[in-house]
Amino acid sequence: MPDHDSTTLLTRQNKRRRVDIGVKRTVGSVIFPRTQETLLDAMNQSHGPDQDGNCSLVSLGHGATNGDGEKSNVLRKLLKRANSYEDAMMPFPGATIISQLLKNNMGKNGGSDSGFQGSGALSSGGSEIQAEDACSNSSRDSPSDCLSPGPPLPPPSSSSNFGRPPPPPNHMSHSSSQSLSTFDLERLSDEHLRAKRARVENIIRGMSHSPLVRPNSSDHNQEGNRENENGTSNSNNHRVEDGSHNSSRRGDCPSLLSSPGSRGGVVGIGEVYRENKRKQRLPQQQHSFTQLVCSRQEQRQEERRQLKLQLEDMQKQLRQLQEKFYQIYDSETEEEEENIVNGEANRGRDREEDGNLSEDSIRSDGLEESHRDRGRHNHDDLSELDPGLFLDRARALLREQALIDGEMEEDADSREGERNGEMVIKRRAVAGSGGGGGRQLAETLKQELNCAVSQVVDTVVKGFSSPKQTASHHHGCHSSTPAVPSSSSNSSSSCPPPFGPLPPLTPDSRFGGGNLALCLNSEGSPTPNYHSSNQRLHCFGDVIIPSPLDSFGGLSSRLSGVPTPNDQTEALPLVVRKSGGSGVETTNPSLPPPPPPHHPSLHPSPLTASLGFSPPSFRHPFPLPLMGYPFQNPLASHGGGGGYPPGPKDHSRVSPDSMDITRETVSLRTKMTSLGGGHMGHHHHRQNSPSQHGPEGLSLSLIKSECGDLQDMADISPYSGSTIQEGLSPNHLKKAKLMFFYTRYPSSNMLKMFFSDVKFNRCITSQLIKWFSNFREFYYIQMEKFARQAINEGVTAAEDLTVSRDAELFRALNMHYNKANDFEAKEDAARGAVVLVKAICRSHPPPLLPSQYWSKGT
DNA sequence: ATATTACCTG
DNA sequence: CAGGTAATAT
Repeated sequence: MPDHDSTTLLTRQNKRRRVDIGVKRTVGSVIFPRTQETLLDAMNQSHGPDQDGNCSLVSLGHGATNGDGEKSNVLRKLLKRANSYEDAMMPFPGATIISQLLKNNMGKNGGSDSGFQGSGALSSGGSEIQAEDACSNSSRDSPSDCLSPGPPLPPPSSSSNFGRPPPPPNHMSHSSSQSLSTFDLERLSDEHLRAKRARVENIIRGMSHSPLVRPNSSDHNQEGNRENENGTSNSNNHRVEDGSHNSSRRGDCPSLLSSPGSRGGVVGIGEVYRENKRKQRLPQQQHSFTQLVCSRQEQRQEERRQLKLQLEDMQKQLRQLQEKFYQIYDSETEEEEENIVNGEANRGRDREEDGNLSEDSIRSDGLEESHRDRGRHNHDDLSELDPGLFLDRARALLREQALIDGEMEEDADSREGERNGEMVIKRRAVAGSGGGGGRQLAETLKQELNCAVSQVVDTVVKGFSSPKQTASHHHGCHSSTPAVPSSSSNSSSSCPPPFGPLPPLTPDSRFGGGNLALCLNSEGSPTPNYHSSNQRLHCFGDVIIPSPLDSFGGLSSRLSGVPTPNDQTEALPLVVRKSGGSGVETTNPSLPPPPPPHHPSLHPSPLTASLGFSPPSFRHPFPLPLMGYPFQNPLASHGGGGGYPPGPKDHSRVSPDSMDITRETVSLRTKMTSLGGGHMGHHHHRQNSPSQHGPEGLSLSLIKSECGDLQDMADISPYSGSTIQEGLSPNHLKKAKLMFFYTRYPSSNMLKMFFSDVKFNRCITSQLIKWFSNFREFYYIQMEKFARQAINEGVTAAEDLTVSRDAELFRALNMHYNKANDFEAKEDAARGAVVLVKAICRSHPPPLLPSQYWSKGT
């Protein structure tokens, strides 16, 4: 074995197996949008079982000794409607195959199947399936993205090899599909599942490479039979295949190749081989991203509407109160009119009174006055006035009263804000028409008025501020609008598991130091999905909208913590920005990333304030996630191009429809910008001197992002600005790495967006893409390694797996992609890996392979 | 023909 | 990480 050849071979094989493959880029995407919702549902349902479990499934599985039948059943159940066509076609989905293989393997290893037979056996079987599904799910399908699928499910065993004819035909083409009902949804979902499975399978397969593992011919036979039917369907899966097996396998399964299945019929061996070698490309999540964004936007809008409604209600109430007030007031008015003369002097007072009403304060005095005037003239029109007017009016009234008062009492009081008002009223009431009763009434009214007003204002402010942070604009960062920086961080803790690709993390205090292992126990963790779109959503949730979960409904709930099985294929943001604070954190590892909303108080600077930390709670009903950057701003700003002024109104403007991609991009960009671009050009030094940050300087970026004009930042950031570099700098590399947290497969457009400071040409683009390719490679290798290790260590039960911050996987990934610890990885980040590993473990009884077979093993 | 990926190799 | 190759999509 140690021979060179063999070794090399092994290594190669291993390499080939890499998991990420599963993804195919293609068709699905198009369809996707339409079906998305459906898919989600479907997926969810399908997931449901998964989640429940590991256990539940198992139970299902059990009875069947015959793996095939049962498995198929189980799978079907799991897949449910999702993959109707495929099921029909192929009784043995990848999972089944795998499971069988595993069994076989076990048998060989263990000798008797005892291992998996009994209940245990069942469990194993069931678990396997589940695991696989879960994995598959987790791995790739995000509801949104997932469609794609195509991943190859590699038939684990040699058997797998066959079938598969080249998949060229997309699922669509499959004859089988034709025969069966072929709903896009189904297909998609199917594919999703498959993709997920494929991933897992690949890994497993890789692990099982060892000769020992290889499935028996018998297996093949069985499968083969069934497979005949599937033929094509599997083809997709197969693609992934690794070449490694091929050599040996081919021999095994020639017959298989011949299998009737696919359309083309049999593929030549050579062809097969090739297929194995190359995977298809993946599709990407970008879609999901986009979708997410869109949905978010919608939600947001809804929220806005609601807020508006609330506002209206409040206004109505206010009006009513005012009317009452007026009634009382009218009686006195006549007298007062004369007194009003001193407008100016009063102003000060007015303001004070208004104090709490932020909205009012915003208005210019002039406006107020005008309003007042109007108000005076037409009391009757109140109903028509806008809230602002009302407020003004109310103020005016108070003021007038105060004036009157003042006159009566002299000027002394002029400066006492509200009190005066009250006093005035009282007095007036007393003096004026009202008797004692009037007075009380006046007071009451006043109080109510104040309350109502304040409420309204708060509501409005919150609503706007959160989404848009309009308020912030006013105050604060002139240059940029503050994005919602901090929020992101906060949420992170709460967020569900975003697993992303990277589980990077620094061992922080956050999790209590210990290892938080993320155990994904069946119960504990929702499903093991690694990348779940949901999560994604989640993540963006903050960013995007505070909106009510409605649209996402289930998702939102899930997000909130409920376990959901989503998977995202893509990389999600595992990481969270360390602190909402400005860049400070970047450098310091120490960050106090208090889970709660930690806004590190940066500076009281407007940023913070503006951004609205305050609103966070308001905004997200559920825990937010990771990134807090609001899409909106970015979008808005973005659209404009660098300089676009992000007005406070942006929120209103932002048309959700307008840009899906843009948004995505923007959001990413923002994030990225903040991160990577960061230190390139920070304009804001204000806070901490840039120097402090540390070499990375990312911190600066954060600030920028916070500030709002993300766009600018992106564009400008590099070196103060305008410089557009022709080449990619180390900083860009860093940025790219961080970006990898969010997107494993960034589109070129996205890249352009995020690296706006770079002059894109083919080379640059290629280089960036190459980077990501390399990142992925590394990432998957790490995952694989981890899984192997776990198995090696005897981890049998998935439940036993844990990935702590201390874990190598974590460290490795964090080290690689987040050296500066710009982000704080969530524990969840590790989940993906854990899940995967668990799945693998489940399927495999412990140590299937002798360590020697492991490629790099540890 | 181009773009993007996976896989390999250095 | 970069280069190169091959496969695949569009």
